[in-house]
Amino acid sequence: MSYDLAANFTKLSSRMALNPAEEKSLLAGAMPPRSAQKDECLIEQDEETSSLIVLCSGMARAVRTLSDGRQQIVAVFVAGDTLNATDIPFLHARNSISALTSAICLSIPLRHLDNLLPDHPAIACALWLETAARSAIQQEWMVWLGRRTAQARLAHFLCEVSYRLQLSGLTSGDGFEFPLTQRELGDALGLSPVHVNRTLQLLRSQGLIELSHQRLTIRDKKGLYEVAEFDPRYLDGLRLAKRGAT
Amino acid sequence: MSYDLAANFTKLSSRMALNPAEEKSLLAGAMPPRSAQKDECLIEQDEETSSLIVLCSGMARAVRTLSDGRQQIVAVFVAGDTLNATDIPFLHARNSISALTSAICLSIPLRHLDNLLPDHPAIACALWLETAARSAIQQEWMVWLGRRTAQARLAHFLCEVSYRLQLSGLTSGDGFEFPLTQRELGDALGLSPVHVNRTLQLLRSQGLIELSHQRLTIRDKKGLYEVAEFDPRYLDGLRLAKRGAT
DNA sequence: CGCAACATTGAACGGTATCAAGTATGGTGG
DNA sequence: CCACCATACTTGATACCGTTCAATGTTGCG
Repeated sequence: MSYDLAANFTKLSSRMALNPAEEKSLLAGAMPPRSAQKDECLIEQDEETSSLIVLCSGMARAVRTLSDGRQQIVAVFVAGDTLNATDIPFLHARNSISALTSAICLSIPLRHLDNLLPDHPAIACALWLETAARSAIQQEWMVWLGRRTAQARLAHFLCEVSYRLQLSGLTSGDGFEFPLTQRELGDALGLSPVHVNRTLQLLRSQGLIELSHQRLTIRDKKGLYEVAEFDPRYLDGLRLAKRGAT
Repeated sequence: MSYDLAANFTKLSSRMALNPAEEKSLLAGAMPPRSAQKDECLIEQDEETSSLIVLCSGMARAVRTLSDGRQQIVAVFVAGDTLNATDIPFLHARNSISALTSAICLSIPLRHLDNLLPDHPAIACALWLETAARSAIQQEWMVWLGRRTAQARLAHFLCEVSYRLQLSGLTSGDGFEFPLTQRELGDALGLSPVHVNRTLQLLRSQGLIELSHQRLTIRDKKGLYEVAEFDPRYLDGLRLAKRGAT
């Protein structure tokens, strides 16, 4: 599986606020990239965390399965995201992460990371930043899960994913691949698949979006942002923040 | 306001996985402790982050206010918690944090932190850990906000708060101060105050808890854990994880 | 072609919100 | 010490958003 590691490296460094030297030493210890099929499990629940895993291409989701079989998606990842920066300070993965599309990811063994950290505080800061970025997204999710209608939730989720793909430079023009089924959308939004369907139709009938065949087009960005009360500042931090050892 | 800083220091170090030397240099730059009244604002929304703030005693909450005036509590803090480790990598606080009880907190200016980080990677790791711990809690909240009934949400919230107070060594025996009103509970759980009231009565009638006059007693811990499907492992990481530069 | 997963639609049910009133409780000033 | 007020808590009736169940249509894949 040939894959342009160099291109990926620079993406990593810009996301993680590392300078080229740090980036190089971090990636020196990486395992060969792994490619995964759609729905393939990238990290098992309760599995011991043995390496830092970065998603190089594709999308992924973290899922929590309840005792009655229902599921809640607690995170969605796009290319460039770190999958488990949040889990590493703990000893075990707290939920399983699986691919939403075919995907490629890179593993950096913790052994290597542990060697690096004492001499490269910027790497610790970068991982801290990744974790903080994830936390900011989670806060937003908590707000709409707790307090907003199905329509606003769905709209906000679509805004967020589209914005993040844009930040990663992955959206070409006005439409992009959107691999979640309505059932999966429901699992992310805390809604039933049936209601997701109806809510999607509502957004469509308002001329805000088009979605079919795994392809999403945002027809009226301003209108959608309004329905969602979407304020992307919580995502811009990903670019702006470059604190620590720069 | 005399306050035993020494005692607080050791608490900090045990929580943040720092050795005594690092702890000392971190706290060397701290401002004099600030004490705040109940409901006093500790961090304003959109305020520029200028220091790391640690809650030394009391409890606090992070609130997000929606355009229609409704609120969602996105975090609850107990003594020993870092209030804004999550915000620091960003430039601004993303929500306001106010005291739930009278409280004391300690500010460590970012200027000082920036000086320290290059030479003390363990401090960056500790802040990363704090952020990861908060993220783990948020994941749990997302699961019950999205997928669980009012009863399970409420039970889980009570379990979490009680468990965290216990970890901090703050619960004396079988009852403890619980400063949230039913309205505030609703703002945390995504429920109306009226429904919180009815759900509380349900838990009371099952002999699981007693709650009145800001004092909570867990009568049947096992039963409450069951209703909540509470698995405290996501909080134990706070003690166990001591990765990096130890 | 046929099957399985996904999407759509309708009807009935239920958990939670909302509205509205009434009851403690605690603090304050006279 | 009491009257008063504000805040919190409690209770009932009704409405609504979203769920569940069930059926049908659609798409894509082996």
